[in-house]
Amino acid sequence: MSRFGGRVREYPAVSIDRFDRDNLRARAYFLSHCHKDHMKGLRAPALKRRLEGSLKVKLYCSPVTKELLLTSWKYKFWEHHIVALEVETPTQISLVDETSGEKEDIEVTLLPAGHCPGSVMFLFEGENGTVLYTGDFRLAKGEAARMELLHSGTRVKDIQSVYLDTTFCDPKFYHIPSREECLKGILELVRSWTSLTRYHVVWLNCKAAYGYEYLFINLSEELGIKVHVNKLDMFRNMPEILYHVTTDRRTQIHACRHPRDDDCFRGNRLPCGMTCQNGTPLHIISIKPSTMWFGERIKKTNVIVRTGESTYRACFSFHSSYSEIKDFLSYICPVNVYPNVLPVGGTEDKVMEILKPLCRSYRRNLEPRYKPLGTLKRVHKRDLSDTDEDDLFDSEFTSARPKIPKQQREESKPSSTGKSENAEGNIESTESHKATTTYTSPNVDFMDCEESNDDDDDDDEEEESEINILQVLSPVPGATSTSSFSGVTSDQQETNADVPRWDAFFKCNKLEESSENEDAFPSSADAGGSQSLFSDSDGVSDSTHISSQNSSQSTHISEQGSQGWDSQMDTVLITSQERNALDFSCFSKGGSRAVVSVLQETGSQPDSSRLKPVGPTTSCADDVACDLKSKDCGKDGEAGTAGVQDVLVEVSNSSRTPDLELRRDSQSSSDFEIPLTPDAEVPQPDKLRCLYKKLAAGESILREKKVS
DNA sequence: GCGATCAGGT
DNA sequence: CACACCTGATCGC
Repeated sequence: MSRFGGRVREYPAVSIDRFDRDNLRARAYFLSHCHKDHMKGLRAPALKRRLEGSLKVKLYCSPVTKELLLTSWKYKFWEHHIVALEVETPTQISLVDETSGEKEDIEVTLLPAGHCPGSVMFLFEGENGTVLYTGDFRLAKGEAARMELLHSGTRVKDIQSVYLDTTFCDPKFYHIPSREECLKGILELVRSWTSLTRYHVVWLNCKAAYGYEYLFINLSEELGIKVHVNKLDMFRNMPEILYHVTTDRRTQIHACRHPRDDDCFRGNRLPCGMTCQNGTPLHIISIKPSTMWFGERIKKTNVIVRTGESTYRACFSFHSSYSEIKDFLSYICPVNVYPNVLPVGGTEDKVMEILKPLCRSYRRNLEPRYKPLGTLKRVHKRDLSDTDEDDLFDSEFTSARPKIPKQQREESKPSSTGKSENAEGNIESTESHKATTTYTSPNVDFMDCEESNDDDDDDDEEEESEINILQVLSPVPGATSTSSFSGVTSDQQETNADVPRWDAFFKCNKLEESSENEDAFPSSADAGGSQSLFSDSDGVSDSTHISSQNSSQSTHISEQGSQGWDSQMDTVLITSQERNALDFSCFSKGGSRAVVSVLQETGSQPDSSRLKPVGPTTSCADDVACDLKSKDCGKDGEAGTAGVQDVLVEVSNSSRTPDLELRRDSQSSSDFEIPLTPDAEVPQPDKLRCLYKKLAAGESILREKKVS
């Protein structure tokens, strides 16, 4: 929760995301997004009175935020005081003190924040320097680098202060699976269930808050099933959303809510009251979006966890992970940083300890660290501007950082993050991560990687010491940031290079996803891919892995064969768990553009596509589905449920408890991966030779690892 | 009666 | 473990 007081020290005449107390005197207001904890005081009588007595006081926000805000009658009184600013359009604003007539000009730019519909960051530029207020944000690694307006020319702007969303600024949140990975996990789960019969429905147990819309949109587009919601009038002017939600309860995906919706669900009733259709009882599963995080060294992305007979948790995060925050901040490299949020167990000091090293005002104090990786050192370009001599990190970090698209950033970025992260961050985070492990792992909902951490030292080392190399040589998992680095699929990256704008955001999302998906979907754009994944898992795996494998496959395997180390992990998982279930040829690569179109077509496909039998390995599910259709309803329920459990979640070995599953996963991902991997991919001699050559050149440890 | 705050819940 | 929100109790105006 934001504990930001509303004002930045550089421009105290404006108030952002807080509207009470001192903020009542602000000359201008800014709202980053429509979540209640950022709207404190926004409808208070005191502020209302202030508005009534003023012609000048305005509230600035994105068009979408304006729309959402004014949908609620409680905020209608703002109507004539809101100014919607287009995203990524610098705008001059005069801050006038109405009593003294004093005036100050400021330029503000809204940057997409990826947190919820309409969410933005505010970039203020004026006499007192450039200030970035992030609001709440979720940006993948490298996204800051793709924001044109954070740059001036080819360099990052000189930013004085960043007011930062530090919700997950704690090493224990090191990695949160990317939006795309999470989405795919959910998609496959929903697909596998809803394709059994039309009476198999999914309830998305979402909080009452904006931010799930892109999930609805993507599910609807992919599956051709609209999402039932309680209300949709706030989207009346947002066709991209509106089209995918419905108030018609006769749909297979629900995100409706009810004050006691958990009770409803327990009574096999949807929050909207539906229990059956055409006299046939519904078979309902619930999926609760939850934040799941992973330790720094394990990128295993088990994005779905089964928590009960028919309940699941799915990974979903509105906020950037620890590593994403650090990536973001180290790219911006402001003079100062101020946390907007205290992470739960954390203190301001602890957060600052993490953030300080990424800021200029503190970096000058750091000693250059010995780095065994020579290439990473050559960053020390002479900077052009503001830093002094001995400030060697400063310079490179701040000014010598080329803007990302197309250019090669390996010198600035990997080293900048690498140095501080490797030096301090990782070590410290390792420690605290361990500390948190004990309480995390017993918990059903969150995965922990400790066990494998402890065991597989080589992996640890690998990732820990070579995180820079990893970034240079291969795509970072779940991030679109690959575009930041030279030598990696720059082509396809350019398709991803768009900065996420809100209106484009959800679409973009999809595009990005598809380009990442290219491996996953081309030949199995219909239910086939997932179905075959789910079925036949001869008792080894659950849907969780399936989804994540699926996503990791698509996410990490790139044309260049430069898949990251983590995809390896996932590959291993698949191999060990579902070898015979999977036909990986269906993941073979395709051009990203092709995939985009496939996905788009899929989106518009009628229901029949998802009810169709989908291939040999799906026979189980299909049989179930067919059986269900032909049998009487009473039996249907049983058969359907049982069948799908087999298909989806057959966890076998009685290890139905999620945390047991987790443990086993960790094991399979660590202890046993080496033996298993060759099964999936036997290194070809010439490939090996090539790899060795690269190794000799000092650059390809990662690949070597990957292949081994 | 309203709002602010807190506790408790999802 | 979280978030963002809701409800209900309590207090103050």
